[in-house]
Amino acid sequence: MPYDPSAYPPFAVTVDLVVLTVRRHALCALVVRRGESPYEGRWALPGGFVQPKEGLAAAAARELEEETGLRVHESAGQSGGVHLEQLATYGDPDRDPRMRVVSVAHLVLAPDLPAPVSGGDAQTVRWAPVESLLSLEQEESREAADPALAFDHHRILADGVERARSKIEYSALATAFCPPEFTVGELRRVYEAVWGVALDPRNFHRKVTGTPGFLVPTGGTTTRQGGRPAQLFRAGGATLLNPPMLRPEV
Amino acid sequence: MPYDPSAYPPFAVTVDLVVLTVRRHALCALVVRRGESPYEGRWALPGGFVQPKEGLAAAAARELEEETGLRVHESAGQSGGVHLEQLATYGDPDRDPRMRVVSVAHLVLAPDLPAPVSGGDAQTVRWAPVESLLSLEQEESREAADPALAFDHHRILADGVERARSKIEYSALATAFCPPEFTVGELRRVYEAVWGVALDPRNFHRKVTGTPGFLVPTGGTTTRQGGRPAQLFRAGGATLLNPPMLRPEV
DNA sequence: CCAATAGTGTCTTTAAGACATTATTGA
DNA sequence: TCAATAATGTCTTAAAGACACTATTGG
Repeated sequence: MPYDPSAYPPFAVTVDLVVLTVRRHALCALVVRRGESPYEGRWALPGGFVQPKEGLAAAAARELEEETGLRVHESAGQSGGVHLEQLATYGDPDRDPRMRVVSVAHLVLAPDLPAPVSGGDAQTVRWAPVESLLSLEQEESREAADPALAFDHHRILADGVERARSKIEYSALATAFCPPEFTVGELRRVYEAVWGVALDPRNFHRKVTGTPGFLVPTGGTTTRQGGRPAQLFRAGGATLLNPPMLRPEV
Repeated sequence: MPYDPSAYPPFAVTVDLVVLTVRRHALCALVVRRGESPYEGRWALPGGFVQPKEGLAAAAARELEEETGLRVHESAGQSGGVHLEQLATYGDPDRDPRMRVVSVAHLVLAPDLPAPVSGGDAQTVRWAPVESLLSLEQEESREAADPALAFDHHRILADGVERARSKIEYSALATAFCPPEFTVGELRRVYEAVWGVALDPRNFHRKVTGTPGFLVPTGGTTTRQGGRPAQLFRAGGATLLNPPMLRPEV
């Protein structure tokens, strides 16, 4: 590639990850504690540099596996599979005090992990409820006990959460938060945790089982929620929901 | 910034623009003819390098003004104002044969320009119907009279068009294609051109005038479309439409 | 027995889609 | 006059939301 390298300004390109899951009825994001300056000791989104011969999505998948051990499904929209998509790119000239860094943020939706995050130190990697992560900075509580996220990661996280909230309306992505087999009630609790609202179990059941291609019954049942045994489902082939699941009005 | 510059791989960062407008009942995109290798003589999306101390949106706005003379409204969602938003980022290692280039694509929606594109040579900058730009490559007609777009710009254009098609469903962005004052019929023809479908004028009128905050009557009327004089409107303050305008089923 | 969750049905309201009709201009 | 477009109204159907009721487990 004989092309004048001085003719263009040099940038560093990174990927940052908004990794979301639902744990104990709450939407949680993966954060890592920074061990070096700047923002030493602060929580930040996982991420890292894109390698010279590596695509953006590949870099995001590699960082995800390095931080969490999670493997991304190649074919998108599979039941129980981890979902990864590009979110947005953040390139403010002052977003990193060290140098000019353009970060391509990615959104990851994963089912709740039975084991703690593998491949990471529990002291430096953890799941945190997005509500607490986002509310801290809104109150400008820079002096509070738990300080704000590093860099512009508050905005990136907010954008990722809003993307997830809106995408489960018209796509089948909510199943990415569920294990391979799940009940209608478990799926409803995913919607309730992501949206932060209570949904009518009866109307939800009617809607979700009436949307073609959304859910496929596996034949099995489970009582892991207590009460009457519930049918087990897996995600159907549909990626777009018609009619969509609509969030209750504000 | 004393930070080891050799510790990270160098990238070039560019912005590419998908500039859309509606002309003569057709959705059109701005393309420029390349004057140099690679892809010399091919049509491509306008774009260029991000400057060292320039934000991504600022770079997109600058390139837009350089290529077309269009100025972006600062406050988004204004009537008659040009709309600019980030679309997606394309960073395949092989997308540019000269070097590693990551391009942050932006989407621009503009009203039809009475004057031809200013600041550009008519031989090298033109509006082209997106249908013809997109259909060419689908047929793998590399040997056809009008060759395919340069680089991965076919995919970028397709993504931008799909973004515009879906966004006018649930947002008031369709007014960005209209002059500051417009009639319901003109707005309907925008929807018809972007979606490529025919809409019922009566139901459209009822929906669009019944959606709160979408349209504000200015009091004036016009007969520029022929027939009975039509009320003139400007865009209301609403950015999100509730209920949304839904595309007819496929 | 009771508590808890699953699943089905019914009613009301809202909105989409099909289509009739009247209104107001220019040629 | 007619052709063209604007604007309003009516009817049918689909779907959302509220809520009653029955079903099936564990304790």
